[in-house]
Amino acid sequence: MVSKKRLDFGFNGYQAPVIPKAPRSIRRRGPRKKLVEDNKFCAFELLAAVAGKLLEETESSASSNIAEGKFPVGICTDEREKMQLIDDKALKSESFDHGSCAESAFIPEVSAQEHNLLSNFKGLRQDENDCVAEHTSVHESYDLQENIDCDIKLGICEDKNSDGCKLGGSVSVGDSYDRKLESGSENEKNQIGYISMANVSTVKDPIGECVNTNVLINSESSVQLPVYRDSVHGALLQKHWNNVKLGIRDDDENSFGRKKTSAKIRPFRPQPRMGHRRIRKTMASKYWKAGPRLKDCELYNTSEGMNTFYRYRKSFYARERCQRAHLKKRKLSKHRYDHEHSNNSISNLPEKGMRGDKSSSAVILHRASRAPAAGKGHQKVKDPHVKFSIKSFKVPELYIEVPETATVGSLKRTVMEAVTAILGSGIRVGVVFQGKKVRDDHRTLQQAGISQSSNVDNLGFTLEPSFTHISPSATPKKLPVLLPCDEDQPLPRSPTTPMIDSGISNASVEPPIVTNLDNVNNNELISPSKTTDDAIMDGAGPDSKALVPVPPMDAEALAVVQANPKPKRTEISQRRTRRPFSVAEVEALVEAVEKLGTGRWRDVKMLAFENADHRTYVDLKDKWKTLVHTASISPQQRRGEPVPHELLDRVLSAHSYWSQHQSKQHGKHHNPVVVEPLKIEETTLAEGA
DNA sequence: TTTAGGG
DNA sequence: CCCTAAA
Repeated sequence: MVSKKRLDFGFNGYQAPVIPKAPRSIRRRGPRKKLVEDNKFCAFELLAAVAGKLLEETESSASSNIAEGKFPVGICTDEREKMQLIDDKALKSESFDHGSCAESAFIPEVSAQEHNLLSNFKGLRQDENDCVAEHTSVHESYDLQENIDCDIKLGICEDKNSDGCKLGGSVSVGDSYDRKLESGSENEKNQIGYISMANVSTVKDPIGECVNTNVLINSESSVQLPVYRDSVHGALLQKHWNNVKLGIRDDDENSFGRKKTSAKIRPFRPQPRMGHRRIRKTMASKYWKAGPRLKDCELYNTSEGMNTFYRYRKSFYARERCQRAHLKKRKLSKHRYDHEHSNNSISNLPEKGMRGDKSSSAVILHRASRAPAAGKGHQKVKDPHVKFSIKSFKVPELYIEVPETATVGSLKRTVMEAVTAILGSGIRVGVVFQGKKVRDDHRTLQQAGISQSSNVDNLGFTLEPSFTHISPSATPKKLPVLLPCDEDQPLPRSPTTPMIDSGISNASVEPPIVTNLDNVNNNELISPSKTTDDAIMDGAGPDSKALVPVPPMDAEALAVVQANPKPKRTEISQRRTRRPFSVAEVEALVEAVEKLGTGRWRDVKMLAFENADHRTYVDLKDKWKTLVHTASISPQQRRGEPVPHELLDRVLSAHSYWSQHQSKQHGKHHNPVVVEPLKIEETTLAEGA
């Protein structure tokens, strides 16, 4: 009683950091894997985008080559390969889902769409078809890329023959039909382009349907919820955020009194396949080993940084569960999840700066300075350049709701989550010129009337969330071979997995990444440049490599790359976040054990940790185990938060005492509960080792 | 579900 | 902390 009270008090003050304590039962469920995969998918996009951008910069000079259709096939093929990876994943996850979730509804639909799409492109070469089709499946990346690229490209390519801007070195729909164009008429080209786009949107639909009710969807024309969004969007958004709120509430340790209810929620997910266990274990171990090295990380445990992340993630879980439960809109969840991850990953990219801006800091783009590339800068040199100085981005309005009793900290986190959610879900940049949104990405700045002379103040950029990521499922065909089972293949990828899973890498932007990389490499894992995923990183075809040296970024990007695509079957199974026992907890534990003895952890838990949902009786048992050990070693060998001698002494005493006075059921005498509790005073610290 | 232990 | 065999 006493102990409990005391403990409670302590805990309240402690305000346990919010870390998802995802119950194993939930965590363990397989589906997560899928999410991760998608996550990878997303990461691809992002990476591709970033890489593309880089390429572009480097490539601006070489862009002419691209324009000339220099590596059509190359690109296509390359891209196809990449896509296949994605597709593969997609397939896997799809089928996976099929298994247990009755949400496969879209699949057929999507397939159909796909067919249409393909049929529309009959005229094109097969490989082109593939390209296009695949692109479709990942159209989001285009969007993303476009947003990033157009900015620059438009200016650069302005005077190019093709009215469409080449999108960096990365493959894109544009490439597909642009090439076509080259051998066809302008008209034809446009048509193709049109078709392409149409299909893209068509394909999107399925998902849209799925997601719509929940989240704000971007249907190309309706997306901008930012400042310019309409009420409808607002509603959607709001809804979305409500979810967020729910998630938070649902998870989080702040709600100690909550009991395990939330933890009981069972996601509708397929059971993990055999073999995961093993894998997971392995990964866990590795991760664990890496753990100590993540000192910096540890700090986050109690700091906002880490917590935010976890919390964020958790909220996603929650939302996900919620959505699934109520809407079974798996797609959405998945995407969200992906986004979340990709977001985290991407945050490690050099582009960080840009991302940061989203949160409304100031950014400055000097297109002019980057446009002209060394050497063959032909006509570009003459192009007037427009300089943009983006002081800040307009951030989409966020609807946040928290109880009055929420702490400021939690409010911050909530906001953070909201922001992160948007960022993570894929941000799109919107251009608003003279109060109007400029949608046509293919228009040149000139055409849009944006010039240095024009009042720059009339130009604005907005950040638009795009929850539209198309589901990989949209692309059927492709390597259907390695279906689901593939997930059980631990082999090469496992090593990286832990990192990803650990969430640590994602959690904190800096140290972890580096660490991860090291670890990964040490694990002889990937040599960055070899990763299949790297291919994607390389962006467009073969040349890209040559074009893009990018040293620092590589490292970072790499980290990301590995973190995502690699572990196809990554199981999100996260190891519970480490939560060192505080002295107060130790004290409570000691007191409880003194009273109840060892072997009755369940009771100990109920007595002293009733409200600490994150402490299971197993945890307590383990802790006691370590405490006993700690107490028996020299203080110099101890690590972590030092436990007062007094407590350690009591630990030894209690341990010793209960060793003799079996407290266990079958124990000799008395009824368990009545066994006289250890009297600290009487049993001296005699036997201390 | 709990215990008890090994990893 | 995780994982499990047993109970």
